[in-house]
Amino acid sequence: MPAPLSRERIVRTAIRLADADGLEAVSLRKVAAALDVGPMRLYGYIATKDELLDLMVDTVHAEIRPTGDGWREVLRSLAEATRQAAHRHEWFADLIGGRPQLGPHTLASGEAVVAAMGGVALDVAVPAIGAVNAYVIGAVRREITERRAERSTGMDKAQWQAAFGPYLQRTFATGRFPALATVVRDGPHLDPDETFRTGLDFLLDGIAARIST
Amino acid sequence: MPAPLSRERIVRTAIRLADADGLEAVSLRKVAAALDVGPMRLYGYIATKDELLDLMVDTVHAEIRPTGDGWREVLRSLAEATRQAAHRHEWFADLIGGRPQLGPHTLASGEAVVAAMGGVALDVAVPAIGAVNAYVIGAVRREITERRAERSTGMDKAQWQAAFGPYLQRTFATGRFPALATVVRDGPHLDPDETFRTGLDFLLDGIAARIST
DNA sequence: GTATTGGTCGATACACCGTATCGAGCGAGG
DNA sequence: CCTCGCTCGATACGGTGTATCGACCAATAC
Repeated sequence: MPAPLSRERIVRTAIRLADADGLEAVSLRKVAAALDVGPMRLYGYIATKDELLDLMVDTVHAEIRPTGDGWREVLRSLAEATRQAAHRHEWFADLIGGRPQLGPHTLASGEAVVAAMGGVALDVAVPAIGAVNAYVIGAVRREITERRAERSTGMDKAQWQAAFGPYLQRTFATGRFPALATVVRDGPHLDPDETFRTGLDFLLDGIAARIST
Repeated sequence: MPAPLSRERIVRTAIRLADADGLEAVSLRKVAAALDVGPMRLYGYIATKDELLDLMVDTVHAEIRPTGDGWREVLRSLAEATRQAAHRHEWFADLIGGRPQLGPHTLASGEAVVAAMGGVALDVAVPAIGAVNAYVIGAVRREITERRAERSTGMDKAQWQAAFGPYLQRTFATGRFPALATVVRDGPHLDPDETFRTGLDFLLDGIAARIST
């Protein structure tokens, strides 16, 4: 018995499994096995698997804190920190936004953001924070989804095009999507960093207009 | 035998089940049972359950089409239509952004948006569409999540506060979240429609600034 | 010191899931 | 009419989350 069981140890183990092999590798049986314990032991510390997932999400929120001065830098750093957390824990992208989050670390993160917003009036600050959070949730989800798709069809972009190329080529060849075809051919090819930052800048610019007025 | 089995009939049935009882009510066994068929029959039409979910998502995308003139109205209507679709199919919020979407209806929706963006240069139009999509994904997820939370703890807001009030009151009473407490007390209380529209306007304003310049 | 009781803990069991397998049943060819 | 071959779906497998309840052990009563 290396250490007494605890909520925290259970959650840490579950996160380790999820980091290594994805969310579907997190089952109560596997977590229990990794802790050298019978599955039902866990129910002394957590009520349900959903609660474990909530705890995992809240734990990751401990890694997310805004930094910098001024509302704009605060919101940008919040967004960037969330994105980085999702890079460290890809399963985070699957869970984020999917359940109400009232855990201590999540609340602490919200507290830090609100506090750091400085003198911005609440009627603008609250919707602004909400909008940034919404954007980040969607952007991170899409980015992680794309990353996984690329990884699953071989490792690099060449193989990806080889795998989906035929299908896309065929559907584009039908001529039903001329505008999309143009985008693929002539459109900008931004890397994920740029894509994320560009969208975030749109949003922050729009918020800035509402604040300075 | 009322009608021959088909991909479309299977997907429609799955959507009906999901609309009625949520995503967890969609199992291959239940879909098959609703069609008066053995579970394995479905594998003649779909390869895997994930493919069925992808088909469900693509089918909903058929309900999402941009309308109106000018890039701003196009993007706003796209966002609003997506939100409405998620209201009709709450499970859509669980799936959106979670898998690569290359189905015909999804592509058609993308085609319509790109085509309707009019003269906007691709270097702005593409990131703008991406940003709006990201925002919508996150905003819709959060909205549906909240709606479910309220519904699960009794039907109305009073009961919700009664259920979570004690916990929140207690954690706010610790004084660890003074800024959040202020928000709850003095902050704006927007309804979901306003919240969605406000965030979307931030984003569209930011895009407008980049376009007109 | 021993008998009894109370409570805790975890092995077992249940209902359900996605899907691989393979034997039964049937249509076609000789 | 028989036989072959193929298709299709019942059965089965390995997994899931979690309810149940019997075994075990510590503490109490005599």
